[in-house]
Amino acid sequence: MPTTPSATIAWTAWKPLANAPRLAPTTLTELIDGGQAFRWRFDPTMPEAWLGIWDHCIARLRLSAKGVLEWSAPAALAADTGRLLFPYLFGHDAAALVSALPWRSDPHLARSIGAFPGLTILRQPFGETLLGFLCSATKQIIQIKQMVALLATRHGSLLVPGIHRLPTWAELAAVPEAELRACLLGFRARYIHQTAQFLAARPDWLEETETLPYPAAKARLCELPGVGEKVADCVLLFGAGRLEAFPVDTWIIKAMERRYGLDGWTPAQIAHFGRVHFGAQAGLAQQYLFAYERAQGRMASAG
DNA sequence: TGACAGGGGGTGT
DNA sequence: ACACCCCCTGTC
Repeated sequence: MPTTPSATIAWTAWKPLANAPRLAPTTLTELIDGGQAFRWRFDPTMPEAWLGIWDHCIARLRLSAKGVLEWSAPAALAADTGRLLFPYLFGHDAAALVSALPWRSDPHLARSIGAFPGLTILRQPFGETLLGFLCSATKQIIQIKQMVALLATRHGSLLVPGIHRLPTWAELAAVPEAELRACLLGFRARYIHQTAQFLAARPDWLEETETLPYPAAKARLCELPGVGEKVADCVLLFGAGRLEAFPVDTWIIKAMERRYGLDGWTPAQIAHFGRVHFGAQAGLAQQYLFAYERAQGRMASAG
């Protein structure tokens, strides 16, 4: 049996994450492994702990018996990881943002929030959020995670023994499409290859896009091959802190049909309804509805 | 055990 | 509307 990577790493001692809200295990799972990010998994050496990678950071997370969120990092990365972990997880204050959502007059929203108290929107790096969601078309989370893991292992630089970061867009520009295809990307390989070429020719394009107002940023992202409205909204919501972005995927379409009576509406119409009904934090509302609908789906399929 | 449909958090034509 | 890729899952 091969040595699991995390076993050979010198980890810092577990300590509470300062100022972190108390979270139920279901909320923590939904936050880091519910479709916003694709690089969190249970640590193979520690089944009760999550292991996640973003940017050049690596962290393990676990909840104490009392619900306190604790973290640990490879000693070599502990300084940066410790500084960046809180803004990554809790850069958006869910308690404050939720109070601005119309749950008082929307029973289904209230029910969804009540099922995942404390759930918020991650603040992920822009470029790697784009990469993750270019992989996402017609794929389930588990398959997206597999593609992203292969991209990291084969084309991303080594952070600590056995753990690679995601490749940068500059690094991806040097990877032949056939090698991307070998990372189980299917037709997404061409999108990622072409996007990498596009970005390589425009060094400041991504950075500029991230700073534009939401409508302009979304329009720019939609210029990229493989990026339509849904992917652009996910990138802006999870990777640029634009809480007005309201991604409409098949789960949200189902939810809005079932819970809000929007049968027959197009995705664009549903997105418009979402922004009008939920307001400036529509993206956060979307995340609660999404989590609730998926949980209902799991319960239904479990019998 | 092994083959075989069916479908998957979308985009582009 | 339908093709695009192809892995995964559930079936037989």
